Amino acid sequence: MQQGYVATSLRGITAKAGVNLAAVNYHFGCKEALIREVFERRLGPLNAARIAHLDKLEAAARGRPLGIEQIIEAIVAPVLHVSKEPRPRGTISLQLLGRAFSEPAETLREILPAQYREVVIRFKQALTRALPDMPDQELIWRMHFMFGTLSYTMTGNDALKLIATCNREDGDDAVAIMRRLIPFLAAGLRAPLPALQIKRSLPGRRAA
Amino acid sequence: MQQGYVATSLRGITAKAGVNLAAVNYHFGCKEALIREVFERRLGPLNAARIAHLDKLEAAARGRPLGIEQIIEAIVAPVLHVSKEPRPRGTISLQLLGRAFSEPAETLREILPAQYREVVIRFKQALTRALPDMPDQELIWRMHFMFGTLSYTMTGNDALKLIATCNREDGDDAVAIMRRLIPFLAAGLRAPLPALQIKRSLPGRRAA
DNA sequence: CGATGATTCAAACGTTCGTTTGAATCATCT
DNA sequence: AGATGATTCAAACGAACGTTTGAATCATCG
Repeated sequence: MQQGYVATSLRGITAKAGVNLAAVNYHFGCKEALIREVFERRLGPLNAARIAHLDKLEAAARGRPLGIEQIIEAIVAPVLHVSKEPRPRGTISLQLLGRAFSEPAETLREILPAQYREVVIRFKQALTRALPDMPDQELIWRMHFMFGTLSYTMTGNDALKLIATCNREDGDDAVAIMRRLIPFLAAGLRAPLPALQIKRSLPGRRAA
Repeated sequence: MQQGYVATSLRGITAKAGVNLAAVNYHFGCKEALIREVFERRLGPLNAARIAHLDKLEAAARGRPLGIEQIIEAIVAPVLHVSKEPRPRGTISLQLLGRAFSEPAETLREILPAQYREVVIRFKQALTRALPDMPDQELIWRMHFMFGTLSYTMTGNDALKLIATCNREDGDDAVAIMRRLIPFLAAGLRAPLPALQIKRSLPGRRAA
């Protein structure tokens, strides 16, 4: 996944794994089924942990809305757990999951919605309760922005890293990154609503 | 670019363009040089427009710091100009530029830093002046988050779109999306600093 | 017009890919 | 030990890729 789905050959995988080339087709059927299993194995526990985290928060809140930071942390904290796996598996797993969203391969486009469905529904509910004045459309877009930032950050594909004037110190510490990410996202979610959009030449019928 | 660099064959490109397969190698030398030219042709004007926009703002400000929203708009507005090109070129160009950051192909990793260098430097300067109390490290990360959100949004690879409960109305209108994006990013940039990170078991020498 | 250089074209080259095959090897059980 | 089913392996297959080639076509100009 450091090179994307199509550019990663089964020959490379099997060689690195120390197994025979034909093993993939014997055990998984085809390359597509292999990557599907990889994602289910990585994404399944991750999203399950997110939902479990949210369950615990909501149980503790006893019907009261959760705080924005709490909700975001329920999404982010399980990622940190993955990142702590022994090198380089942790880092690469993050890249895998982060790139999944922008991976053009058609295969992934079928896997991801199924894997993320419950997570998105649950977090949208929680955020709707935490931000009762936010229009639904606006919230959905802000969730979209939030997922984008998170997925992009996980890829580690740092646009600024390669530029000389922007040298960082603690680039590798996932915990530090996430600690910076949460306030950023929370403020974004809480941002004042954008200026009233003018539906040009469309008469009336504007949402309250 | 709807399918990524490696998955896009020269045969597909030349067939769609109505030219001979060998034309690519004749005129560009190789596939890599072709994509390089595509990016320079798309990214060059876009980033030039961003810098020009910033120039104009700074000239008008006469030495006073710019507003956060102004700075963000200087990054975002030129994107809208691209999106307005006739269908489907506008949409696809955005996907191309958005995916560039997460594209695993090694080739792009050499092109992008050169193309974005000046933009990043200039905007970091402007943001530093607009947010004088923000530590340098923090600002760099927030710029990172900002670029991530923008690039992810441009890909149109909507993680939420495919989920039934999250149907949107105005998904295609790039202007509306950007109008939502700016307050989100501005609030993120202005967010209160994250809690003091505890450098565990490392004695003293903490930045002011 | 006819020569010259640039461009286009169909065909082929050498690689690499995912997958298949059939024999060899291993594990398990009577 | 010997039979049986699961797994491994080296080898090959057909397809698709980027690139090269050499002839055909085009444009330009003395």
